[in-house]
Amino acid sequence: MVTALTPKHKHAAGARCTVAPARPSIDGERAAQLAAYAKALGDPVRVQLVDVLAAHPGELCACELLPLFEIAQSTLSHHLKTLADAGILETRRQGLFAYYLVRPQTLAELSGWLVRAAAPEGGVMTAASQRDGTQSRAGASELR
Amino acid sequence: MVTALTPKHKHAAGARCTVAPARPSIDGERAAQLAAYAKALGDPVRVQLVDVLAAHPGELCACELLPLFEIAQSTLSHHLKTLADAGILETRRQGLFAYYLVRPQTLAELSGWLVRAAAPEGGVMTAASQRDGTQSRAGASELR
DNA sequence: CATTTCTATCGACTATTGTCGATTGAAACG
DNA sequence: CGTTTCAATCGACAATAGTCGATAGAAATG
Repeated sequence: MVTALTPKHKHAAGARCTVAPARPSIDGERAAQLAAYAKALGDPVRVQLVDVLAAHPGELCACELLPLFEIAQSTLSHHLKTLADAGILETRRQGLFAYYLVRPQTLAELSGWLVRAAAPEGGVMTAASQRDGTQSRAGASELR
Repeated sequence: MVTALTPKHKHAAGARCTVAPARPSIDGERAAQLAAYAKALGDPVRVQLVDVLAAHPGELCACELLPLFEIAQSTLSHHLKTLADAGILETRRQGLFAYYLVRPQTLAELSGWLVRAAAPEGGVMTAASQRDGTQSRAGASELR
């Protein structure tokens, strides 16, 4: 954990390299949150897990997911836990079976940031890119 | 690197756990691509780097970025390389300075998948969540 | 040409992660 | 109650990733 974000910029006065001074628009805490989401999605198996679960009405049980992948049961369990811990999946236990489902808010939160980051600077704020996901977040102050 | 995705599902016939049979909607290659993007964003410093760069008109040089973080110069260079290797940043060398800028297509590609995954299954395709980022992508063939 | 400045790479170290097999726990079933 | 079945945890291992200091390379500057 580093991320101090105190612009102590002290350039050489001659030879400047960029016009506008850089200023960060999200704080370290929020960056850590987004990074945690992204990290949880940083594995092909987990991407496919989310994809399958998202493509499904409601939920799926782990026993249904296992045969889709050539991985050990313990590995699947681990990946599901990773996703659940990150807040990307929700889990429900019923009898023998463990059901998993996607939490759309989390995905929307990450995609909200991505959409804004991908938007051409100062450009058209579609007002749609504002709506999805972004708003729902806790309360305070990030968006600059 | 597993991901065979051959539904050999052989459930016990009694006691079923889920109604619909699971079927993956993206292939392993695409999953790996998306995971690579996500993995590159799976670090707080890199999230902030992308954020700062995205919030800026055009590009920024590394020397401008360094004072924003409490990390060694070699570490910054490493993070920038990681992002560039993943296709999230583009780099340009001019004289002494190295300039970096965000590649919006890449971010849009990832956010496009996220938006679709976050969309309630079969549900209301807000038409807004479709517009941002998602559509603009290069031309070819990813979108399933 | 010697020096400075910015950037990338190298080498090392530690921490984290992905994977598996084996074990444990819990619930259903006979 | 013993057995089966699904899921989570444990322990181990190899591989990867994040970090730093030191070094090397290149371009500008004096």
